[in-house]
Parts: sequence; structure tokens; C-alpha cells
Amino acid sequence: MEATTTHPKLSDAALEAIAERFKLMGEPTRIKILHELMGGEKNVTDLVARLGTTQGNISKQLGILAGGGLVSRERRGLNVFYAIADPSIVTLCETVCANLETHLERKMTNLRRRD
Amino acid sequence: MEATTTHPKLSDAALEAIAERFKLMGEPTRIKILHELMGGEKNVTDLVARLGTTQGNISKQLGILAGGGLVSRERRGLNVFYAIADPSIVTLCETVCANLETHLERKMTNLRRRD
DNA sequence: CAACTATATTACCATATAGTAATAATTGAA
DNA sequence: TTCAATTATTACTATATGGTAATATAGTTG
Repeated sequence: MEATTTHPKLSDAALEAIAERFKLMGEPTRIKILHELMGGEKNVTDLVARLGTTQGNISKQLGILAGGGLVSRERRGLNVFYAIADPSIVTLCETVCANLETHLERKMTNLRRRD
Repeated sequence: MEATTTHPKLSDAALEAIAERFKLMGEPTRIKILHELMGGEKNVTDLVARLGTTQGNISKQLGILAGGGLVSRERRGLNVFYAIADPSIVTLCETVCANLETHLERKMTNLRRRD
């Protein structure tokens, strides 16, 4: 008997949509933007100041994130504020985080063992 | 006052590691491989038969997934069996899936409204 | 050993894309 | 309107990488 739980067969289209979402989050600058936004909405200038890259690039990456529905956009006067549009992003990051920690712990334990 | 929950400040290195993991899952062929493996371990030939691409490419993508610690490798005779090494992959996919469904539902609802 | 099967690797090409610099567009103020 | 500030866009470059075809390696069988 199979020990694995049954997983729904997903269509190629569904799998490609999933990959697309992961791809959006699979880029250092974009994940850093999302991480900043986890602390609350920020405008472009804020993000440029916090992350070390050009304004053009920040706007570009924000455009990509907004296009994928991960962040929302709201103009207020001269500023444009971006915010996380999809709370599941946080869940995803936390899941990965928890796992990376496990990996690191395992690595450190192995180092400590030195058999 | 802030309505947002406090999120741990993550280092650039941590964020880059997170991005790296998402990147691994952010590619159609690789996510399809992972999806197949959710049904249980498979060897390379199995995967080549199920997904429509060359053996070389499957081996290459499996190598990338194994390098990132997402799948495990076990040789048994002529065959090499791959399996999901990290169950959190399934959680991640489910989270994204649930959210894509929500998005689709919202889209359909909006279509139905036609205001 | 030779022959066969399964998998990995190599070299290559074509495409996608992150980043930059410069410029445009938008908004508010004087 | 003119000026300043903020954001978006454009054109471009350099790099990374998915895919392929061909070859190499590893393991099995006779």
C-alpha cells in the first residue's frame, strides 16, 4: 500500500500557474521588496532607500509583482504606495523559512558530531 | 497603530536563500517533476514517459532539484529513483493552489456580476 | 569480455530577464 | 505656467538558463 496521501492530479495549466507564482517570488530583489512590505505599505522612494538598487529597477520589479497580483498599488499625491495584496505570500515565506532553519540545524548538528 | 503582525527582520542572506528555493520551484518542468513525485518515487525513465521532454533534460532538472535538497536520489540496479526529500514542498504547492483557486473564483464571480 | 539498458554529462543555442542610464510622464506647489 | 519631486518607461547590455543532441558513464546480463 502507498504511504503517501493522495494528491489531486493537477493539469499542466495549473502547474504552470503555480510555477509562475513561485517564479515571481524566486528573485532576490523581489523577495526583498515583499519582505519590506510585510512591515506595512511603502512607497517607491522608501523601497529604493532600503534596498540598494536603482529607482528604475524597483519600479520595474514592483510592476512585475503587481502584474502577478502579489502587491497592490495606490497613488496618494506624488507617492505611490505598494502593499502586499495576498497574505498567502507571508505563509509561503514562513514555510520556507522554517524549513531552511531545519536544514541549517541539521548541518550544524552534523558538524558538531564530527564522527 | 499598525495592524500588521510583526515579522522577523530577515538578513539578505536569508532572503536570498528563500528566493533560491522559490526559484527552484518556479519552473514548469521542475514543478511537474515534483508533482509526479508527490504520487511516490519515480525513476528517470518513468518521468521521461510522463512528461514530454528529453531524458537529458529530465536528468538535468533532477540534478538541480537534488542540488537544492528538494529531492533525494537512490540507485537500485540500473534505475535511479527520485523522491521528494522535503515534505514542505507539498505544503507550499497547496498554499499556492488554494490561492489560485480563490483568484479564479473571484474572476468568475466578477464575470457573472457584469455590472 | 561484449552487448544492452538506464542515467549523467557535455557543448551548444536561443531565449528570458535583472540591472542600468536616460528619459518620459504624473502630480503638487509656487 | 514653470519648477520640483516622484514614479514609470524605454533602450540597452550582460548574464543565466531551459532545451536539445550527442556522448560518456554506470550497472546488468549473457
